[in-house]
Amino acid sequence: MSKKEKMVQSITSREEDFSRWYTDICLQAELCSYSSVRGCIILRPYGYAIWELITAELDRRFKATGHQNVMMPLFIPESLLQKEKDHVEGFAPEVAWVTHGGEERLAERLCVRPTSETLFCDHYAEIIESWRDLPKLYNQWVSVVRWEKTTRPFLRTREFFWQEGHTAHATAEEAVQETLDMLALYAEFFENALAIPVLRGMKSDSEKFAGAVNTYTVEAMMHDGKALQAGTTHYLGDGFAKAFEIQYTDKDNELRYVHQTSWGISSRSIGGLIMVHGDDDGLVLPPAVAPYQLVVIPVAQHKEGVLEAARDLAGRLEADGFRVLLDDSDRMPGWKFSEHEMKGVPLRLEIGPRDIKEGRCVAVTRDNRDKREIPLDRIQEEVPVLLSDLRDRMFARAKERLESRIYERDNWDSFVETLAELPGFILAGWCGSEDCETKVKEETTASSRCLVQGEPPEGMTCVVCGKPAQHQVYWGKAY
RNA sequence: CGAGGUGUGGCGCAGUUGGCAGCGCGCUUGCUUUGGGAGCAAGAAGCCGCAGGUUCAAGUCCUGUCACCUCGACCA
Repeated sequence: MSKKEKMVQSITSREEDFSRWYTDICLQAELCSYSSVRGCIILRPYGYAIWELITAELDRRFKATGHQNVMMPLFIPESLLQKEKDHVEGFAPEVAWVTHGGEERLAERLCVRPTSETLFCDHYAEIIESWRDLPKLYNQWVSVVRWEKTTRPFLRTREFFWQEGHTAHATAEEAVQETLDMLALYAEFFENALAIPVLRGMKSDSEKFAGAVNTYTVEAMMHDGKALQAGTTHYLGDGFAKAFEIQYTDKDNELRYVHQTSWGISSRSIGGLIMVHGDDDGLVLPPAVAPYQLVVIPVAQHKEGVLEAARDLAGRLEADGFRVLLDDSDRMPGWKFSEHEMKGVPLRLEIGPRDIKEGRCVAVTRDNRDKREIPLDRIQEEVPVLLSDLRDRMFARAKERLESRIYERDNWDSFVETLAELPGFILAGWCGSEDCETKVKEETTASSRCLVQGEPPEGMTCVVCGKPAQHQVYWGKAY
C-alpha cells in the first residue's frame, strides 16, 4: 500500500472526500476529460464504450417494445419553444440561443434543444391525421444543451447525451400505460443491466417535468446516501396536443387530440454506475456494460509459450462472445492488475508459466477480489457463471445498502435529525401541500424524490404539519 | 448566483528577504526484469492562467481579469 501510494497517484478514498473520489475515477479511469468549454466533457474511448453499451442495452429494449428511432433538428425556433406555456417557463432560464448565421442576425433566434417535445409535437401535428396513424412510438439518441451554472462530469454537464422517447396515443389510458410501461422498462434496465436497484414512483407537482401532467421516476441511491434521478417518464396529457394542434379523426369520425408521453435516460447514468458500484480502488462495472468483461494478463510473458497460451485463452473466450482484452503490453503484471481494477474490468484471468504447467489459469473477480484457479478446459463454462454471479452480488450489495438506508420517520424533529445525521432516504407521510414540501427543502436541503404508488397506510400523518397524509413519500438529498 | 479555495513541464507539488525555474511520478530510448504498480543509464518536455503596473530585475509585490475545484441555491 505504501509502495503503491509512492508509485502512483492513487484515487482519493470515498471516506476522505467523496466528490474528489468521484472526479478522480472519471479522470483516472479515462472515462472523460474536461474540455475547453466549461461544463462540457470529452467522452474518451473507455467512457464512450460504456455509453455505447448502455445505448445498445436500452435501444434493444425500445425496439422490442415497438419503438422507432428518428432524428430531430438540433435547433428549435423561439416561437415553437413558446407554444406550451409551462414548458417554456421551465426551460427558458437554461437554454442556449443561436442569434447569428455567419455575420447576419437571424430574423428569429433559435435555441439549442434542451429537450425536444416541441419539435416532436410540431412534426406530429403534420403527420398524424387518423386513428390509423396512432400510436406513434418515436425515440431519438442525441445530445441536448442546458446552460447549467455548476457542473460535474456526467452528473451535470451543459451538453449531455441521452435518449428521449416521444409518443402520441389515441387515448389517455393508452398514454398513461405507455408512461408506466417505460418506467418499468427503465427499472428493469437499471436493475439487470447496471445492477443498480431503484425506487420507482411519481414526482410531486413541484418536481415534475415542465409541461407534464405526471412525471414518474426511478431513483437510485449513491454510495454517500444521496439520490440520483436516474430516469423519468412523463405523461403529458393533451396539453401539448392542444398547443400544437395535434388532432386525429377517430373511428366515429370525431376530431380528437392525441395524448402524449416523453421519457429519457441520460449519460448521467454513468455517474450512477460510478457512485453505486465504485470503491476506493476505482470503478466496478457490471458485465453488461463493461467495455471489457474480462482481461487476460500473461505473467512472465517473455517466457516460452506464455503469450501463446494467453492468446489462445483470450481467443476462445472472444469466440464465445465475451468482450476480452489481452493485455500484452510491457508493463509489470502488478501494474496491469491495478490498472484494470481501476477501470472496473469485472474479471481478470492471469496466466503464467506455473499455470500453464498445471493446465489452469487464475481468475479474480473485481468486486470481491476472490481468487480461484480454473482448469483451462473448463474456463469457457466457468466465465459466464463468474460474470453472472458477479452481477448478482453487485446488485444484492447495492440493494441491501439502499434498503438499510431507508428510515421511516413520523415526526418533524426526528425527520430533520435523521436527514442531518444519516446518509440515505426517509420514508414519511406528506399532506400534499406545497408549503410543507418547501419547508423540507429550505430547512433540510432534501427534496421529495418520489411518491409511493397507492394510498398511504391507515393513520399516517404528514411529517411536516401532522395533518392526515395524502401520500407516502421518499425524501432525500439529491445530485 | 452566494461562500471558500487553487492556478508553476502531461499529473502531483516546492519555490525563502524580488536575483540562472526545481523535485517526484509519468513520457522517450537502451539493457536487465515480469505471480500486486520493476532496476540502472541516457534523454525530451515550462509563453510560471491572462492583461496591465511597480522595479535595474517579478513565479514572487500591486491592480484587474479569466479558468478550474469544493460547499450552498437551481436543475437530469
